[in-house]
Amino acid sequence: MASITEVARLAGVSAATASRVVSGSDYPVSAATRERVLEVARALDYVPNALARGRLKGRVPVVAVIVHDITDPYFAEVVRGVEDAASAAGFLVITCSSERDAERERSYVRLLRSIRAAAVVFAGSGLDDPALTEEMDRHLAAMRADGAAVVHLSPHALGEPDVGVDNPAGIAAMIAALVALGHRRIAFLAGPRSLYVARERLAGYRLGLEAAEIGYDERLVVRTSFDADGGALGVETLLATGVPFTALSCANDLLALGALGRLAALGIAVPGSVSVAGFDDIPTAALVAPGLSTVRLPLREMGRRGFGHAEGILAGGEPSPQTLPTEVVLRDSTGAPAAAAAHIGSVA
Amino acid sequence: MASITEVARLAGVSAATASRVVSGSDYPVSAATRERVLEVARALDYVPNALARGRLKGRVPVVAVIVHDITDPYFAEVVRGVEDAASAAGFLVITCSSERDAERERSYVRLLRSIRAAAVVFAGSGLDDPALTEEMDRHLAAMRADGAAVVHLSPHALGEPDVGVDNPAGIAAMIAALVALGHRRIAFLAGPRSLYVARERLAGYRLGLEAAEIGYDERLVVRTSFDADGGALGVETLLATGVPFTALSCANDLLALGALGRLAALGIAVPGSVSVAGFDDIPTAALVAPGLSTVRLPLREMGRRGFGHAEGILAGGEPSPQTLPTEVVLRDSTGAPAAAAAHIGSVA
DNA sequence: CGCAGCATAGAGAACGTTTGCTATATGCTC
DNA sequence: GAGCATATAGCAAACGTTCTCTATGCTGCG
Repeated sequence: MASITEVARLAGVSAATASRVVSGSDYPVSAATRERVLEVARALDYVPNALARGRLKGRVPVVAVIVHDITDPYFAEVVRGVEDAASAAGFLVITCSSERDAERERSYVRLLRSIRAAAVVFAGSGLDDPALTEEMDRHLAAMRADGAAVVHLSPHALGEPDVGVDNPAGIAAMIAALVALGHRRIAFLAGPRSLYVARERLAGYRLGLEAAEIGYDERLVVRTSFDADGGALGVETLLATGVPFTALSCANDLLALGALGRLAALGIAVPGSVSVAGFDDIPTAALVAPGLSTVRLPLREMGRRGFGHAEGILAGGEPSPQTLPTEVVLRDSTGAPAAAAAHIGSVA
Repeated sequence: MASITEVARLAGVSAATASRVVSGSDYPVSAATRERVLEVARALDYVPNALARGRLKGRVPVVAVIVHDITDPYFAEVVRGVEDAASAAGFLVITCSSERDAERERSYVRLLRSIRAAAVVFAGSGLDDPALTEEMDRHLAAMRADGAAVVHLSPHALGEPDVGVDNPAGIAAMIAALVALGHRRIAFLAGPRSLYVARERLAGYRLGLEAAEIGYDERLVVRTSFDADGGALGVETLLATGVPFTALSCANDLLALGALGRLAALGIAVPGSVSVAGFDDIPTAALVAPGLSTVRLPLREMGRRGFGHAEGILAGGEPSPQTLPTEVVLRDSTGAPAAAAAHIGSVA
């Protein structure tokens, strides 16, 4: 592996001069010398050692994204957005699937600190867990002290996201859309209680209800895990309680997809007997039949801007927080409530 | 940020000794000294500088996965598998979405070489493009010369995968399953011509046909892009040519999902009028209605073993190639061909 | 009791790059 | 023509860690 010293030697210049040429420094180097160095570098297939460079600068051009699970399409999209922006800037992207496990997250942050990653983007929502929060806070402070940028794309214990969306308003807009279709009895799959983003979405549900002057009925809200299994379980719970509803709003698309699957298995027509709505607009939402009505989040753009935010911090700035717009997307899983068999709660 | 020197100073030992303690070297250090160093390291929140360490060793504990698109569930699963194994071994995972673009791939490999990544796992299939192949070959040789491990999980221009599956046998098994259901006219969505993996799967289709003594009909094979759009387009093409078929086998799940969507939109019943089968068994396959019959690939396990293979190479060994088993999974998108309206080709 | 050998610790070099400072040459101004 | 500014190049230090020697003191055996 050719080093700068070797390039310099073959070009008949000092290492300093060779470095100034290949690193794109603005230090003046005569055109002739520059050309000679460049030629040798090309011939030797010289690739600068980012480790050596990084040791001097204190960090390496690498940005990490902490996700709950890269296999979740939501996070895959965000990571892709970060990657698009990062690779354009010459940065590499490290993905860390934390599984919402504190120990895993801790060990990732340690590894990230050890390789001096330039930035860490937290894509997922924080967990309301005082012990974890306190420890994470320490680590984050340490990273910032190391000169790394820390960016949040979701609400977390320490505050609002740097780049995010208005979750309550998004869900409220979907509730409004369902109300506009004629629904009054709207159930909600809320996800886990401890996840900040799930809380915000539940708040949006209540907001939407209030706006439509519909009373909040605790029995129509089911808390489960934030995935397809949770959606299936949620449908069953709802059906078991026997409280009638004509629409089912879900705190994310995975829940809605799981609900759709269980409803199909039970022979309950969508949107004939019940309308179903998701949140996020992951690619799969458009692929299933019936197409899932949902709220589109600019996931990839969030990733891109998340990286942009990190770049801003790295450049010494203090970029201001951004809230990106959401949009209700009505597909085939929602419709007007059926006049007759309106209450699938009683179907079960 | 505390350095080993500082830890050593505070512990009253030399940097060498401190290093031996914190790096887990097998060099003998007395218990008392060891304890003292450890305590100071803890107190100072010392995190070893992987950059400095990496410069000495020539590489940093980072493994890269080159995928076509992290947003494709197939690749997300593989990456997750690599990540699980890698993080257990103290490695970080870099994901690179190449978009099958030669220029992007080239720039990724360069970046990866510059940070001295320990291993590169190519998750996606190679493209049959002589120019690209020649250049990639050079880069790979350079990486190997740098001491990095290079692992392939799919067939590529330079040979067979290090860890992979028997694609032809997998597709052939699905064809056999369709034949067992009573199908004789089986169409095939083959994906792009230039992708090695797509070629193998097409070969599997022919193999399956031969085994059942069914003649190959060129008109039943459609080549499109390897995604959901390609599936929708494939259905249209097939319908337009008017050649009758009762089952549709697809070279991957995304194609099948796209086909399912288009068929639903056209009001063609699945599996009533036509059976549809995918390949890969991405998580979404189980989520859609009707559930997609497909061939399960141990995607995550491939990722895990891919990392294991890289570790083997890094350890100086020559791990032998592995072929992982596939399994036909019959869900609701396949059934016996309808007696009457058996030929949906004529429906159009 | 003396010496070999072992257990443990430290000194110093090396890795590749950047950068502040110094050195040299060139040309311009007065 | 002398002095000075400018353009260009080189020297050397520094970053944090590991590793190879070398050194020291102690144990145990003859």
